[in-house]
Amino acid sequence: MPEEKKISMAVIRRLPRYFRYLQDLIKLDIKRISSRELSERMGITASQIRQDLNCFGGFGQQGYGYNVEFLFNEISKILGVDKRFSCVIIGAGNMGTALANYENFKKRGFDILAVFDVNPDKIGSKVNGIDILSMDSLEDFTKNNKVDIAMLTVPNRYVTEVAERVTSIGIKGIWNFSPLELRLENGAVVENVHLSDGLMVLGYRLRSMG
Amino acid sequence: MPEEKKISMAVIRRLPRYFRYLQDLIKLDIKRISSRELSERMGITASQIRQDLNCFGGFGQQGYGYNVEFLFNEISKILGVDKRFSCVIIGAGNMGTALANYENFKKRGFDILAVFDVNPDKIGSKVNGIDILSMDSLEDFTKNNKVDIAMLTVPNRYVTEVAERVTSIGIKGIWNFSPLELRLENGAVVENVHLSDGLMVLGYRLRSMG
DNA sequence: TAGATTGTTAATCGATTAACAATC
DNA sequence: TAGATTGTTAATCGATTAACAATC
Repeated sequence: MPEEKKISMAVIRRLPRYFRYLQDLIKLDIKRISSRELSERMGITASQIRQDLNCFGGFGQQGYGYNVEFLFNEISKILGVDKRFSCVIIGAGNMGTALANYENFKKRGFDILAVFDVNPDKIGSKVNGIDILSMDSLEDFTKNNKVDIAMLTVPNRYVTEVAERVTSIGIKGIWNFSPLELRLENGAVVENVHLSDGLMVLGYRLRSMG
Repeated sequence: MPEEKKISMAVIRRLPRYFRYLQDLIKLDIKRISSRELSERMGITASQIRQDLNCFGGFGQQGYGYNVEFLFNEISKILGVDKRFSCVIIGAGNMGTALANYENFKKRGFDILAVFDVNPDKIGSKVNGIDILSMDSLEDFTKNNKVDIAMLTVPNRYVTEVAERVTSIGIKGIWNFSPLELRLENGAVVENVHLSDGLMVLGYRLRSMG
């Protein structure tokens, strides 16, 4: 097998940004773009753009630049937007409900199959057309449906327990909305959100602005 | 005036993490901690911890380590958690409602004064005890209440317009939940959230895990 | 005092930027 | 062909890690 060059997380985390900007360019009906033009729009250097894109292959053409649609499709492929991921939301509170209602996920390849909760008042009803099921039925559900990602919006004190339960039944990806930092040893991939961290940084920047 | 050493954003963005870990230590009734112990808990190097903390002053003591409560208080001060910020939420949709219901903000110094929306069915009602007011009354409201931060959870197509409106009436901080990247020239500070970026990175990591 | 651990300087590492030959 | 712009190598910059003298 060919030796894959290791791509740094710094590059990976910029990909969704390229994705968004290219999407905008398509909407604006712009067919091609040079690294310099794109750099002006995005506020990063042209050098970085060329360096980043070349981690994955030569997507451009000398003297021409990049074909917007082609580049968009390539980045989509890298990000896996052309693949479908099956997701469940654990916790039908405010955040869980907001996520269930967020239409963008489906467009990006993330299908929400069900929402799970422990509250009998919620179980049996729907959010945005998606069933709210009992936590008791989680194991059965995953037996019949391959689930890739669990979005955790449960109260802090249950996060560790739910994360372990979810990974033990084979779910490999966790999107964690609690301020608790999950570290799992069983090979699962975790992305922590930490909403209020951003808010605190905003607070710091506001105060240091003077 | 004394020359302030410039503190890098990389350091600033780690502060909320220290804040969270120290809060946990206080809950666990741990009185002191060395950089080595903390490094094991947080999964970063002891060297980095000492380097980070020394950007702001000598918070530790040779041979002893750091007093947890003192360190927590110092970091809180740096982050401005001891100061109050007045916030408004623009958009009473699912995300706006979720934010209005999130109790942690108040604990961190962020008070939500009001929620604004254009929907007549929502105007006049409350979320989590907070009034939902008409967007028409935004200017009047800010005349009578000093507002530091606007949390924007409006549909994409309105974001730019609302951001300009909000900054023109003197609000200096914007917490933007739309995928659109705001860049403002009028000296306002923006933190963009870009929820689905994190989800896409999760997708990438899942696929490249094999 | 001896041991521990910080604060801080120096070394290393990785990421960003600059430069330019290749080539469309 | 001449001009433009990439792909890629080399230089720079900044952030992380290592080391150790200072000191509690």
